[in-house]
Amino acid sequence: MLDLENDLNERQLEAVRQVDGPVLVIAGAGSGKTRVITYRVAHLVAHCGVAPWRILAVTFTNKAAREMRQRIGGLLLGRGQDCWVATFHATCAKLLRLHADLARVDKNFTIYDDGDQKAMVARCLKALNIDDKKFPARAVQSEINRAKREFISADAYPRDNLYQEQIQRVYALYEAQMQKAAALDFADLLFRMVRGMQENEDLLQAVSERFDYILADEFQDTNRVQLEFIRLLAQRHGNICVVGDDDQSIYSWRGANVENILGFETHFPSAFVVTMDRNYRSTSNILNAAHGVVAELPNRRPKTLWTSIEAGDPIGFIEAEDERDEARLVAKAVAELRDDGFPLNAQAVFYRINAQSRVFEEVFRTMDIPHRVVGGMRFYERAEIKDILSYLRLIHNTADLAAFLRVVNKPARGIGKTTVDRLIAVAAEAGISAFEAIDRASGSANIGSAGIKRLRAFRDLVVSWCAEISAGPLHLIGRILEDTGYLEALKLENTAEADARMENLNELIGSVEDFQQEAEDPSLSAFLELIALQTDVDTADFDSDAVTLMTVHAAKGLEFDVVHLTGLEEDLFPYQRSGDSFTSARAEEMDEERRLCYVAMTRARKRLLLNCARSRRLFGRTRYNPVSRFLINVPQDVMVDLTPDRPNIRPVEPFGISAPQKEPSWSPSRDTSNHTWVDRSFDQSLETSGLCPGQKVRNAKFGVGKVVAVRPGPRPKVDVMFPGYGKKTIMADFLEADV
DNA sequence: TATGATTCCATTTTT
DNA sequence: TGGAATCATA
Repeated sequence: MLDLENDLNERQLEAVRQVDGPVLVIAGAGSGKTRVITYRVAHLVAHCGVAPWRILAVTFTNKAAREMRQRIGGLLLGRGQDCWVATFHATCAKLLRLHADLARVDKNFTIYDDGDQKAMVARCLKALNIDDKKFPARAVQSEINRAKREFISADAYPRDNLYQEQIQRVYALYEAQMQKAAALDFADLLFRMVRGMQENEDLLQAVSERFDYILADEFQDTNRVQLEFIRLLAQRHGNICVVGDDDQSIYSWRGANVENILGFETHFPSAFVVTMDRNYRSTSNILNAAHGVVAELPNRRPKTLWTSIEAGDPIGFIEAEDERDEARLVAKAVAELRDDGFPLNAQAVFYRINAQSRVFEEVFRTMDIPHRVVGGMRFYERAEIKDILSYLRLIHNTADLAAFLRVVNKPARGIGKTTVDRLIAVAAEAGISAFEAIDRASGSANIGSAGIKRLRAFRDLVVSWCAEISAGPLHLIGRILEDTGYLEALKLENTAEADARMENLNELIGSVEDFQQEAEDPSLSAFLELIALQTDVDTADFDSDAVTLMTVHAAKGLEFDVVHLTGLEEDLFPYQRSGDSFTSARAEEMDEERRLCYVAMTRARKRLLLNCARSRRLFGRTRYNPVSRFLINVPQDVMVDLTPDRPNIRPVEPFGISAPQKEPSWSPSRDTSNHTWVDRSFDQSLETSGLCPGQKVRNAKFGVGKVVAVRPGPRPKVDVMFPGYGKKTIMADFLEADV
């Protein structure tokens, strides 16, 4: 089962066996990163006598945590279930609850998601009479989050100018409101944990005593607070192992600090560093192409990925007329590659921004190519799901203002905006929650008697559910749907949309059933915690027979046999917001775009197709941008121009995805009238007459081979058998008779 | 209080 | 271009 020597290469082995002290594993794309982490944990438990619960492995996503846990479980045959494998946020949430007193947080805190947070900020802006044109809630929100990432509390927030003064006021009120709602936002989970450990020796001790070995995945994505968190956890014993790849750092805009990995040795001076540069995923052509892009970076840990996989097919380049044409050509390539033995679920289409997806969806739909778009509306963000969850949150913590506001008039029960506003005013005056204020409201007049009556009915409803809290979340959801008439209202609507909503509610109920059966603690609060941190539903199945469409960011960590990378034009990829330019101050942004491109390319196992368009309609404007600088960085000798109807301008070999007999009859915009070079291709057809089966020919890339068949046409191609490469279809232009 | 008109804006996204 | 968010109106 656990055979280190057999299952790991030398570098991986080093990384796994260096058990004590700080270890930095630079894990190049496709070099077996997860394997190292999971084997390391298994090794600690199986061979070093470490108790599983003394090990903490932190990840960024739930998905990564789940996979890791599964693989560790597989290696240890079930033992290892007791390891802490969780996201940074889930880890902190759990530790905060376990040590709520020391950390000075409410034990029953509610976790506010992004939307809740934004709404709270918006209310604060309004309460302070701050112009939300000058201070958009979204911007203030991200400023507060930035501050929390950098350990700046509301009190400590600078007030050097008017702008900061206003932000500070909002920040302070926001914190007060959050306190009152017994809520923590995502940033708080880390900030409160880390600040608590910094300021409170007892908390630091209590928490760090739990673990003897710390591991962190995707270390290049960590921010300052996260670095500090693991540093504090490891300071007692120094056993910290981080794994990551500086070349894949693509989240600096979210606070990730590449310096964490680039300067690891300054944070942990005695660190043992292993660089894993053997790639097990891609052909060497793909690695060469990707390396061409990333080699330009100024600050990186130098490494060149290598592989023992064959060179493989060249990288395809296709230049389309416009974005529609691009989508059609991609669709055509997808279909041909499918016939060539790459099923749809082995292929993916990547784009830089979501706005590009629409054309692909349209074209794929009209061409009847099954596809799935990753990254649309998320399950837990759907209105009906948020409604029901808000009811549950309110039951769990009646002070939860975001939840209260969401459901107090849902479904409509005649509690209008003014009534709610006045109720909140009463609450603010009395220093109590809005929910509690319902009791006081009657005395404080200015709320209409009808409003009071309805509010009380609402309160009674919630109170009656609270009495049944121990019956569990499933029961409560049933009561909510029934007692509020929520389900009834949906049924009456009798529209397709309402049906879809009920379907979603059923799915929610299904997941609650699973939860109650499987969780060791099936309580409402445990359920809410899970949901709050489980923002994605991993129903994204990559198994069904469909092409995957997604942004490059979403592709990180995945791999596909075939990758179609699209929109490779300046200003789109690398992306540049209209207006500003990549000045030296923005050089890091340019670097990040470059790494992003690298990430995209290294997702491909066997074939990589690079697409761009001469013109592109985006945001209502047509742009004519030159091809991406990243395309120019791809070494010419691994690339082939596959643009239809064009004589090759590049000295490279085609491969068989655009055989002449499959000319795009469905593609009106590819009408020859646009293409001035068509006449020349007619001449070329005459030139092939010199070739016939059996003849020996020479090609720059594959060397000498024997002609198997000649396919005449406007762009004649020849099937040639090359020793060592097999049969290749090549344009006649790129062959010469061998003497 | 719900709906339609209007305006504004425009990466990437996890927790 | 299109969507979301805000505003105006019945």
